[in-house]
Amino acid sequence: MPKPSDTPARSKRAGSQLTPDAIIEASLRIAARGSEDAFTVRRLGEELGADPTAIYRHFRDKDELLLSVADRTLGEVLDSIPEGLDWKGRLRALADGSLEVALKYPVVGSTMASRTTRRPNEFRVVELILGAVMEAGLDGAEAAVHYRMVGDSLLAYVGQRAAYLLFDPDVRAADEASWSREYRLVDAEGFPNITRLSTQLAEVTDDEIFLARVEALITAIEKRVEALRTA
Amino acid sequence: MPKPSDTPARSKRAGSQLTPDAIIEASLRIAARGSEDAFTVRRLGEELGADPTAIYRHFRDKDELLLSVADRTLGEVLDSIPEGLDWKGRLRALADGSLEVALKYPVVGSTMASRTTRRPNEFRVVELILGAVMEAGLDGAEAAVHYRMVGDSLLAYVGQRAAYLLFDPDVRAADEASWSREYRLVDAEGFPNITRLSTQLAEVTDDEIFLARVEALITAIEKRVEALRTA
DNA sequence: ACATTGTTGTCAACGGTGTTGCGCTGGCTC
DNA sequence: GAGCCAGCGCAACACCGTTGACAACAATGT
Repeated sequence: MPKPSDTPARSKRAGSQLTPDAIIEASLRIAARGSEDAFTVRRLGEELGADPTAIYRHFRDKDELLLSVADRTLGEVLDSIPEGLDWKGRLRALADGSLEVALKYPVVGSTMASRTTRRPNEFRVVELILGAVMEAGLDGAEAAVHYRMVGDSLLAYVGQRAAYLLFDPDVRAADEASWSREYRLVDAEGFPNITRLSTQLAEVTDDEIFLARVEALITAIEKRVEALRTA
Repeated sequence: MPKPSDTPARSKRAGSQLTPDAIIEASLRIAARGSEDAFTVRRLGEELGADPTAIYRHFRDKDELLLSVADRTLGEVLDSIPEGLDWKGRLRALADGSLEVALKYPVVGSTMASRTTRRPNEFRVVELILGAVMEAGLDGAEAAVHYRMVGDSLLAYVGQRAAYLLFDPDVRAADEASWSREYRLVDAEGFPNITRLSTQLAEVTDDEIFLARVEALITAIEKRVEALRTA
């Protein structure tokens, strides 16, 4: 919108007002309902008690709204990170917070997995990750590429988990059961490894996997620092 | 424009012209056109010279078709992996091949990022990764969780890259330019790290990042093996 | 040889999506 | 008081995946 028209003292009309903030909060309410309530423009209008198309007076399109909503949730993540942690602790807190928020608002987490919001809170996240990898001992191009590794990976991880939450419950059930069904019935000669580990494969939890992925990022940074130091 | 020329109750062909394979191959042809040509049922019908809904005689719904198409592309990936590599080489080859195929058929790579096909070629991939982590020195639950780490991560990586390719070119351009624009103009005091590394951030390439992510997985496996050996 | 049944493609249509153009209205400025 | 105009409702558009009824054929049973 070309005209933000702030000046809260003057304040625009009272009553049933439709502001960007109100729209974002209604979006979050819908997003929090996960796969039980699709995040559509019409549903959003219903939630706001307004005509669905009124939203287009405040956001160019649904994508821009989604970016704003995503930045809001990024703020939630940042606020959940305590002070005084070392770089590993900050990265772990960022990962945990991101996952938590992405699972809370699945539609946001999944659609933003390969996006860049270029909004205030994203800058703060970038600054946080950069600070962490620099505290770890990287700098210059090394720090830049490792930041991107961490940032993109985290986004992809939580996006993947969030997207999974949006599937129809039956699709999800079929996916989960596959480790106990299809993978137990594979040809033992053609797939000896699967056969041998079928029980363990069915027992792996999402949280274990997430933890392993996050620790892999930290380990990679540590190893790079060490390689540079001994070089 | 979406109207094919002829076909008014004429041109009745010989036998069953439409086979699952033909539909899958037509799907791949459309998918290979990336963001220039949306992968819709109607477009698929056009590509096949048949009524769009004829597809439903061979696949329950679009999702099942997509799973079959995905399994076909997984086959392409597997066939591209040479024999005789050690476990690191096999994982690298799998990663490179997956990325290549996902970028070739973006719509497939992006929609499958958080799915499980439970089809033949997926079993082969699982077997391959499991073999790699076991050759590295892991077993049992350790092997299972590290397989999931590798499998899920690779899927998320290539899915992220593929999804990016599906955006409108202008959205993509805005994203790419952000490192040279918005991130150069941030407040230097509030964001010292971004300010300091803005040049390097703009110069990081996608391939560098992907390489770092893949090597991080390998490093994580190595470190785990070492930790278990010295314990 | 005929009737029956099952398969496969066509067609029209349904309910859903994001989005736009038009008209009205109520609070603002002059 | 007169006008402006942003904010909103309404109807409609284009497109999506999918379904049900029907027609044309192939295969089969008798």
